[in-house]
Amino acid sequence: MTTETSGTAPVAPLPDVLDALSDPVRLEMVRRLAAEGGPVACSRLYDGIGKSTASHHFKTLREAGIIERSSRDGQTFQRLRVDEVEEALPGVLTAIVAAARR
Amino acid sequence: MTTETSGTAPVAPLPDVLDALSDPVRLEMVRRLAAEGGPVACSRLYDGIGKSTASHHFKTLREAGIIERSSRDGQTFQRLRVDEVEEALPGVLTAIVAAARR
DNA sequence: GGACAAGTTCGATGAACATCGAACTTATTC
DNA sequence: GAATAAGTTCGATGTTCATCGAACTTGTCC
Repeated sequence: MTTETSGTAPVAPLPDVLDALSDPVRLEMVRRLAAEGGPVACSRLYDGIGKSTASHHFKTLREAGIIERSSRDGQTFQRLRVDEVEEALPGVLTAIVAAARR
Repeated sequence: MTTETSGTAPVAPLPDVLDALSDPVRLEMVRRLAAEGGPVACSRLYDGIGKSTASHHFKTLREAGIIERSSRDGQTFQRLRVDEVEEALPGVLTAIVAAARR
């Protein structure tokens, strides 16, 4: 078995979700994840910041229940938890991602 | 003429709007404004914080282009700029307010 | 095993911000 | 005009947080 998914956190309350998405770096990460539609390698989700900073932002998004981490063949992937967030906060993620596209 | 409306600011970029809405105090203000559907007196939009703090939050929301201030008969009112925000960021405010209702 | 690559964790640092109280402004009321 | 009420502005304070570099972990490749 080469795929491992970490334990998932519940989707956080609305203010925490909005706070997680209000940072431009994290919003861009989420935008790219939504555009891809599936798990994406970490390094393809950011530019212009250090690895440690990116890792911090992943953690913030994960603790808000917005993304999920998985490992495969030694690489780390992030996946947008579209269904879970939509169920907890209907329309919110969809509208924000759509607005972020332009 | 007893009604005076201040100059309006354009709706801010998405990250700034989300940041403005990510604070629980401000989110509650916006939720109450949306529930009323029209201008509401300042003092009816918050509880448990001082006047100066509330004024600070109004300023933040105003600078994000989310609300608008008006005066009438010596009282100050705040109004949610639903149409303007919807045009700039379709669906965002609507979904957030709906999610905040529960 | 040694070298390398990819992420995470840890401290430190500097900036942003939520909150308060006090002073000021403006309008109403007696 | 004095007093009151409603908001705003101004400093000050303490906390949170985005960022970095360095050290550590894990897995791959020669």
